[in-house]
Amino acid sequence: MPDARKGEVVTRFPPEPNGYLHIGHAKAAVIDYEYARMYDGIFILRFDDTNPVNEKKEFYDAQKEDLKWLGIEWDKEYRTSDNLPKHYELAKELLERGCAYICTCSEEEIRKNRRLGKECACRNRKEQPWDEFFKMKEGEAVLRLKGDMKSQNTAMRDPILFRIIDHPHPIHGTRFRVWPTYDFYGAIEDSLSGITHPFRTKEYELRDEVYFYILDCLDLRKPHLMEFSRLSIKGMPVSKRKLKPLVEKKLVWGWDDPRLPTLRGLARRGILAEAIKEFVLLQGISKSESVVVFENLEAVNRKLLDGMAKRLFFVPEPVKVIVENAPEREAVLKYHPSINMGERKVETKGMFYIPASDASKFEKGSKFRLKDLYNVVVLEKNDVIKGEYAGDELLQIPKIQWVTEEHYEMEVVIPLLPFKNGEFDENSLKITKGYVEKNIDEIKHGEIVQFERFGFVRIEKDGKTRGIKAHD
RNA sequence: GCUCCCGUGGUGUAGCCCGGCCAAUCAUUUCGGCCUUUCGAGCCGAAGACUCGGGUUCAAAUCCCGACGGGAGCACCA
Repeated sequence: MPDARKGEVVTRFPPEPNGYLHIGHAKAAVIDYEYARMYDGIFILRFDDTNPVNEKKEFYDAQKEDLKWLGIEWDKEYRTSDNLPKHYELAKELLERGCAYICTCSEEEIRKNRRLGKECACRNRKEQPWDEFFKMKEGEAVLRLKGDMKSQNTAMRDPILFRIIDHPHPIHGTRFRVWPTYDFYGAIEDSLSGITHPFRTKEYELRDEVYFYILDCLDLRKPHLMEFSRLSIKGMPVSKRKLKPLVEKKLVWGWDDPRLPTLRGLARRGILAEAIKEFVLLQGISKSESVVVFENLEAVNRKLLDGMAKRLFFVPEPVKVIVENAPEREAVLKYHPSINMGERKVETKGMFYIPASDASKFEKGSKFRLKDLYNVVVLEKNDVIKGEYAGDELLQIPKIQWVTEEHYEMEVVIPLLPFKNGEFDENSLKITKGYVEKNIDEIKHGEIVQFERFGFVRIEKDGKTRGIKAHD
């Protein structure tokens, strides 16, 4: 990172408390956090809550929870809204220095003049009384930066710095009604709070000029702004515009639906915080826009999960198998093939269930092995498979998972990509019914296990037991 | 439309600022093999890329120009 010295780096993550955090936020937060750590610096959490219409009280805490879940810790935390008096002070100074003006043009006029590159009369008015601004009604006036109405960069055509919003703020109530815009507070806060390396996503690039111009006008320190591209996952948009309707129309379970890229959704699905971090860091801070496929996240997650998930037998779409001459045995099954996580015991007689997908491949004479038990040869195959015990010797035959009559019925939901060709896919949540061994009782709510040859599944136990498949 | 940004294998990325050590890094993916009482993990191997066209140079993925492609901005939202 340019101009970065150990111990002198300060970064920040500035979410607006208007919703739950998603993987896009995670990218920003992780990058901010990791860079601060890398340089033994300071990482600040700043709530950019300057639009009272958007902010909701619950999200301040919700976002903090999401960050904690991610394993991110911050050294300082504050709200931009708390600094409004300072912002007013600086705005007044801007006015006095002739760098800003109060504009009473209508929204449409402002837009039109911007397009035309034309200055309005307000801009050159002699008196620019800051106090008068506070007496105006919402929509009547705004504070604008005296930029350059002819600039190639339209962001520089006198951007709005403050506007009046008569709406109670979740923290401050009706204490303020004049609120700064992103252009203003973004620059001011970064500078004042000592941020050395603020990161932001590429769509703000055109606003860099405004950012530095404002700081110049006020003789404030200029941080080293950096941009990176937004993270987008194919078939999994993060924008509130696309997600909110799904939640509102109840097309998904809620903001924590396992199909969604919200941190809560991903967590519920069984994606580990550590996987998200690694995945995000893998993308780096390049400016080239990329569409990542979800499989990349899965791959990272799978490797982490492999070393910590207990193995269990789950039989989707069970088919009954009756084994003749079956020895009655107690099978001892390890919870993990290579790490000692204990074992469980299963009493077996002559009746089993195996997955239909395996059963369909067998015909009379086929041999298979009930994994960790013994071999079976197929004698007859109808709706039920009749077979016979065929020895204990380990052979090169399919080893398949099984349950006995002692089992639970269980549903596993399989989340797919929520969007297909830009449209919500109604069939994005599949449900597989099957039988699971009773040892599922040993698994805690929220634990992630591997159902062998089925996939990694997060177990939920609220009322009934159900599984949510993370991925294969 | 105008302005800005971006363009390395199927996907993501390193390298580009400071041209040569790049017959291009790492991961994922796919395919083989090994290992394994899971179609998981691990190990080994293979496949696969500098958008195109000019220019500068002894030498270009790297610098310059142009084209094409993608994205963003043109909000009193961030």
